[in-house]
Amino acid sequence: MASRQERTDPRVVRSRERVLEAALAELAERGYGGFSIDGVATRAGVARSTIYRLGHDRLSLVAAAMETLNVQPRPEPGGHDPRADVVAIVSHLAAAMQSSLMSDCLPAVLDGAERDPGLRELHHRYSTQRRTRLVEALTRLQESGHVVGDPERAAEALAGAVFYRRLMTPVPLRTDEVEGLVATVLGEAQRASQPE
Amino acid sequence: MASRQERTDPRVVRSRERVLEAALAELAERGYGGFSIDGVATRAGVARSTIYRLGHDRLSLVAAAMETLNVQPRPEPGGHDPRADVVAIVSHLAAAMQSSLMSDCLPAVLDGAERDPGLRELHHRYSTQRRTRLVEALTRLQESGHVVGDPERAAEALAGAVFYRRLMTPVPLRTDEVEGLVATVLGEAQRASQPE
Amino acid sequence: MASRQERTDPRVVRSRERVLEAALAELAERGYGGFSIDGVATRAGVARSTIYRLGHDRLSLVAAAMETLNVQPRPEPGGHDPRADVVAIVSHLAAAMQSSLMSDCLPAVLDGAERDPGLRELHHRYSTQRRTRLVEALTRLQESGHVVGDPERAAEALAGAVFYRRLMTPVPLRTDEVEGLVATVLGEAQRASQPE
Amino acid sequence: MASRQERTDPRVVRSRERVLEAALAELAERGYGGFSIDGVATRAGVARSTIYRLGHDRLSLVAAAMETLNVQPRPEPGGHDPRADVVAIVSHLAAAMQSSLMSDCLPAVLDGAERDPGLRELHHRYSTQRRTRLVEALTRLQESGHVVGDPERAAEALAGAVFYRRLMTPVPLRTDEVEGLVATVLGEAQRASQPE
DNA sequence: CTTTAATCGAGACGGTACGTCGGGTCTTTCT
DNA sequence: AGAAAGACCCGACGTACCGTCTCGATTAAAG
Repeated sequence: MASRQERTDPRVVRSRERVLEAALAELAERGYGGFSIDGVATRAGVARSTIYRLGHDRLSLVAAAMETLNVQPRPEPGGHDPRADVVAIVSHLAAAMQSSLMSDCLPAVLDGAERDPGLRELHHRYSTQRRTRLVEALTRLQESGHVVGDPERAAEALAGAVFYRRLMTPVPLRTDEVEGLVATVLGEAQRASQPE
Repeated sequence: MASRQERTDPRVVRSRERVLEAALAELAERGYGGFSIDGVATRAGVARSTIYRLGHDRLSLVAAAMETLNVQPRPEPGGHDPRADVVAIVSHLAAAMQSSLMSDCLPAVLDGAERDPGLRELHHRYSTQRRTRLVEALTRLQESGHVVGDPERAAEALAGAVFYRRLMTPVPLRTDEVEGLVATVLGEAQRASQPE
Repeated sequence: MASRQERTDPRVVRSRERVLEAALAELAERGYGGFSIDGVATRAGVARSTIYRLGHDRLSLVAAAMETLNVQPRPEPGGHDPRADVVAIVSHLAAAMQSSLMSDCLPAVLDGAERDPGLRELHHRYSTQRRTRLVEALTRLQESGHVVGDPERAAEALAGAVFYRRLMTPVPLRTDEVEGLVATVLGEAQRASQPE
Repeated sequence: MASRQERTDPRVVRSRERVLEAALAELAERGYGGFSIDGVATRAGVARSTIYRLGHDRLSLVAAAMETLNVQPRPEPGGHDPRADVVAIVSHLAAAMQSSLMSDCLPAVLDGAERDPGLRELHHRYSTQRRTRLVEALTRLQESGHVVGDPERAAEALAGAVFYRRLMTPVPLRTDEVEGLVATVLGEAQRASQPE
């Protein structure tokens, strides 16, 4: 009999979902410092006490929201053309920076990582996960004979450029600028600007 | 004549200095969201009313602190070797990221720029100023025959890599890693790793 | 039906009581001008916001404290001997002037009544209530054949003497001086001091 | 030679006068608690620092103002008719209560006397001085054969009634009510109400 | 007159209190 | 039992004064 199988009150499930959603929205809109349980409760249409009973406090809510952000979109970059993979990955990142929950939450996450060790650990782990795929593609590219230099440095340069545009300039990197970026960092400039 | 020289009460000068210092420390330690006038006043050893009398409110204080951060270190990169200039600029940035007020305040500044339009404008302006020197060096490098690709993209990649390491990884870029970064982004990898 | 009986949170009741008590103490000790919400909150061991949530501001708190002072002690002076009633009332007032919250608050109340129209109205109303009982007793005394003169004037003289001693001299009227006062004001001096 | 005779800067004299005047007005209008150096300075058209240089602080200014109030109007009540003297003294007091600086300052003085021992001593001394003349007149009246009872009590009742009307009722004792008051307290009621 | 010194106005500064807002915790009541 | 409501404490906000103090500028007195 499957009767004693840890039944959860459907109200709890509903509350949990709405709270997580609201937490993400709050993080995006108010930032780490401005993030408040009260704000989340209001957004979720839920009483503050409900959130506390779910076992959350401020930090755990932020952490939960950050984990929600870390959904890897598709782990299948393994095409036959490593360079196209690199462009695809950078393009994907650039697209995310232009408009997405992740982009909206980015400054908040950076700030949170700066203030709290737990969030920092989380943030660095997820960043490494994301970067790894790019490093792998660059390594494959190098192994296919392309001049890449240090793949780690190249990955940091490519991803860094995308984040730089998001964080330090008014306009994030457009998807159509990705090709030029990759060409520049991979030292293919002569081909791009002097095709003759 | 310069006789009417608008003397300022020395007490005001002293207060202004201490408040600005304290504001920077507060910004670094508490972030944009946690930044409080009370905290600044306590840190500065000054009454809250003094801060308000100086014409500050929360935002203007943050802005003033940010302006303090924007002291250009040395405007004389005009050496004879453009590539050395590039390395010098990136190294300087990398060093700053390893330990400095600017590094400490960076997440707070990014967060502030995200929340407030005024701070955003300031932040982007200063970023542009800093980036411009790098772009110029890269352009000179290109004009001297070096393969650079798009100097704008290259600058974003170089600076971006440094910021990326500061913000997304546990360890900022070390100064001795700069040479490798520059070589990678400038497509000199074959020369560096394959001196053949 | 008494079913919908508007229950009040016991915490609110407790807060209200402590705040009122503290307000009285503050009024007695600091006076109307020195009366501060901060002081009341500290005295009551309550947060300032709690006081504001109870609907109070500075003036309404003072007013509430004054109303607390206006508890009529016992409305049963209707003895068979009007003169004894007069002595009782005056004695009661004299006793209150020697030591009581009302005595301690008196200067503050007078000052408050002078500065604020609302407090003035309150103060005069309560004074009238208290005086009325004395006037009635004097009137009964007059109707019983005693020479009283104008009962209004006599009441003002009797009460006035008690207040005068409290406010203008170092020593309030002692209870054993009341008999002499009443005798003097009621023109019984010859009987009291020259009993034939 | 009268040269070394402690000449005072005329500016100081002028300041001193204006400050004292202003202090009285401030006391009357704002009360003891609301009395502020700043208010006095503004009223006097003088800088705050000027007041402090004159050696004043808050209390000494209030005290100085109170002393100014204590000018005995005329020490010559010694007529041939003691009862007329009594009426004159009480009338004078009643008139003062209706409109005068002293009346305006009364609540402030009472409050000040309650808060500060120095002011209290001053206040009681001046009150005694004023009351003494009334007691003397009543004693003369008693010696002339009139039934007075205890002259001390009678004086307190008469003066008390006047103060009572000023402090506890909306309308001070009118001058034409003085005769009735004196008649009542002196037990002459039968003459007043039953002249037959 | 001119020098010198006291006096003044102006206002910076550290405080304290204001009334408001909002956050996190905890209790009470309802469903 | 779970959820909603909301009372409570805490602390920051920006404002308004207050009493103290330090400044230059003004003005009286002495040479």
